[in-house]
Amino acid sequence: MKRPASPRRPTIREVAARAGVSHQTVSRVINADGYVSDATRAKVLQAIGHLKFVPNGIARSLSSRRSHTLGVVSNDISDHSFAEMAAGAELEARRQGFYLIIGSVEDGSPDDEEAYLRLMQQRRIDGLIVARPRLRRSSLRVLAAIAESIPTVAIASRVEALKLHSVDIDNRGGGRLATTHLIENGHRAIATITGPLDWPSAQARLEGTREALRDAGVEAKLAVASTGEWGVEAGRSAMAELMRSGDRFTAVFAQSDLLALGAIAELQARGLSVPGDMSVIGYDDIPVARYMSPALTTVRQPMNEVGATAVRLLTQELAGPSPSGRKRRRHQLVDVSLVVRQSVAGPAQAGRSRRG
Amino acid sequence: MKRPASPRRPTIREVAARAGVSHQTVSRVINADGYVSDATRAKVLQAIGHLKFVPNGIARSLSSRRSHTLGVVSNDISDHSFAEMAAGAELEARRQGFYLIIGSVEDGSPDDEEAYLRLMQQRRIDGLIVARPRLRRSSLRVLAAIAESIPTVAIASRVEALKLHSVDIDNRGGGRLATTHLIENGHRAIATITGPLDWPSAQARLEGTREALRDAGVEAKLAVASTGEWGVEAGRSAMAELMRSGDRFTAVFAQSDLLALGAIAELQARGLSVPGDMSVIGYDDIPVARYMSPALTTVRQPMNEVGATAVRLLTQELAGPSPSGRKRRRHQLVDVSLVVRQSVAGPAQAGRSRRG
DNA sequence: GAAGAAAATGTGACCGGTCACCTACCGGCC
DNA sequence: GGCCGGTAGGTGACCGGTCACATTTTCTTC
Repeated sequence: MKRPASPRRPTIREVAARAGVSHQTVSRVINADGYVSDATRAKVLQAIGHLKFVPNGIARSLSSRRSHTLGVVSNDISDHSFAEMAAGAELEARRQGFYLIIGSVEDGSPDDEEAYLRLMQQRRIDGLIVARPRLRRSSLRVLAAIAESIPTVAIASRVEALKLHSVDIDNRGGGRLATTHLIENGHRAIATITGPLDWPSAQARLEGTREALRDAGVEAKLAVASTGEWGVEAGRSAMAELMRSGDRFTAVFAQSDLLALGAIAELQARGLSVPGDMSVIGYDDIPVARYMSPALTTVRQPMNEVGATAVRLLTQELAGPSPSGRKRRRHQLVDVSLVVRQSVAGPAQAGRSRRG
Repeated sequence: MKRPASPRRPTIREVAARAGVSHQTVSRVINADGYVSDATRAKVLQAIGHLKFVPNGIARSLSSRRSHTLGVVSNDISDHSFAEMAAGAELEARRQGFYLIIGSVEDGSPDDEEAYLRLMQQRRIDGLIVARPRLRRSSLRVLAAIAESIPTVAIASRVEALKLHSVDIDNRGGGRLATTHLIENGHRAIATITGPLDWPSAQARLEGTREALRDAGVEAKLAVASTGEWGVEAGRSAMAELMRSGDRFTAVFAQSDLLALGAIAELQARGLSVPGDMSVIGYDDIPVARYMSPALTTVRQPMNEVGATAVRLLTQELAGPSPSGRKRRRHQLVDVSLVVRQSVAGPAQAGRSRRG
């Protein structure tokens, strides 16, 4: 732990000495706060320029007890949805003068989750965003400790036990939207491929699907295949399973675009055309969705909006110490929208429906 | 700037008081450094547990003059390559006990570049990674100032002016690899769709392509179409342009998978089959590449390895004060590999080749 | 022209750790 | 017995800012 050899950076006091003022005046200048005459300001600025002074953010944080940093503990940001969320959060954070420390936890090394939380606790972040659909038990007590002292927002995570703010996609609405679109296209026998059901979002989308079918008031059948992952392979094998099951259906709602991609691959491999023989609707609107063949009809969820909202929730609480003293936890749902492309059509002619 | 209302966290001195030792002893315990008897350690640990003490990383950094933070200023991490790079860097950083502050600069708001650099300067990062293929002029002086005092690595960026370390994909080798694969499949008239030529990587891949053709010693023609972006739309219109040009060719090397996707879309829209009528090879190996139809033959570049290498370069320099005093800048190239799938075949029969 | 408010600036403590240095005890060896 | 080295622990300064408060100067106002 030897000191770095590089020449020490100038401090506020050295600037002060050079400008012939007190260190406090320099502080006033760099923070543009308090009374400073134009002449003095000019002198100080000149000294700053000459010494190439850059204020030390660390000292600042220590003294002001504000790190101006928000922590994000998220699922692996190789997943496009989470990457978008992080990007949205970052943009909004910067707009508000905050920095983000992003901890991206891979499925492979779940210990990182707790490690990141502890880390952020040490770094004295001003606020925390948790985007972990499957939060670990063991992390819960650390999270609780953090949430006790700083504002915390949960994204797409099930942490009712802790009284956190939360932001989420309206997954139930999304499930309903997708399903309704299929119904409106005339489908009465529908299959759905869900994501892992221990993800709140998968569960909620499935509920939305059920609701839509019920609300439609039509006699409609639902075949459900659940997966352990959201990826293409899972979609493919789920589709294969549905075909094997003998259930009859004319449209498939896959709860992610990747699942849809896998489903379509499986269908096409069996010589079925989409949407000619089978309609497919996805969820996420990943960038390539519009370039798939057929171009994928899907549900777009503005994940960057989710991230931005979470940041806003935090900064609001940080700015105003919750007016009138009450500290209510807030829940926000972000709306989704339907993106109609080419993968959904009317049901195949009766004669062409296949079985087994 | 009022103090946060939440109860102050306990400090090292309070722990010391409770354990009946000096603050320095507590410091020794939490850093597992120096001599502490087992009995004392136990007392201290108990006090820590009781007070829920968490060391203040900020105070630590200020005092030790080490932030244990590396900064990354990168292109927008919605771009999968950069996201992977960031993920690789992060993993390696954590492994070495460093944290990452990632600044993702969108094309839309290029001012962020400089803003991030300044920010990191303030935060006293221990090392910097710059992954900006198109670095702005105006950022250069800030970057120079930073690089003067802390280790800095450039990724895929052209900053010869500054004497930085660098890590990069072997783009020239990648271009050669892709092109050679086409040649080995019998193609003699090849087209390439490059990315924006002000990206060093696009330039280098093109050079690799030219080299491969030259080295093959065969009479081979190259048609070049350059784009302003790496996306699907650009690929599509570049392909259209190539078709219009009247040049004849039997294979296309697109410098990104998205460009390839667009090219294939355009070909298929014109009723041509890939690889039946035209072979296409991409670059990047994005996740969906293997699920495209046809599954895309492409060049895989281990971007996470690039990120990890950059971090290693930094931490090495931070650990050892460059043995024997000399501070040589280091350049590392990361190898790429060919991923053979279904989008490349032999050249179409002469009779089927089309023109104009 | 006196008094008070506003403007401009200075002083020293403090944030919560680490660093450098000091003291004290113990055992071994000459 | 004296000296040495290893072990265990303490003391106060310091990192580079901000905070609270004191002080001086300038401007209003009556």
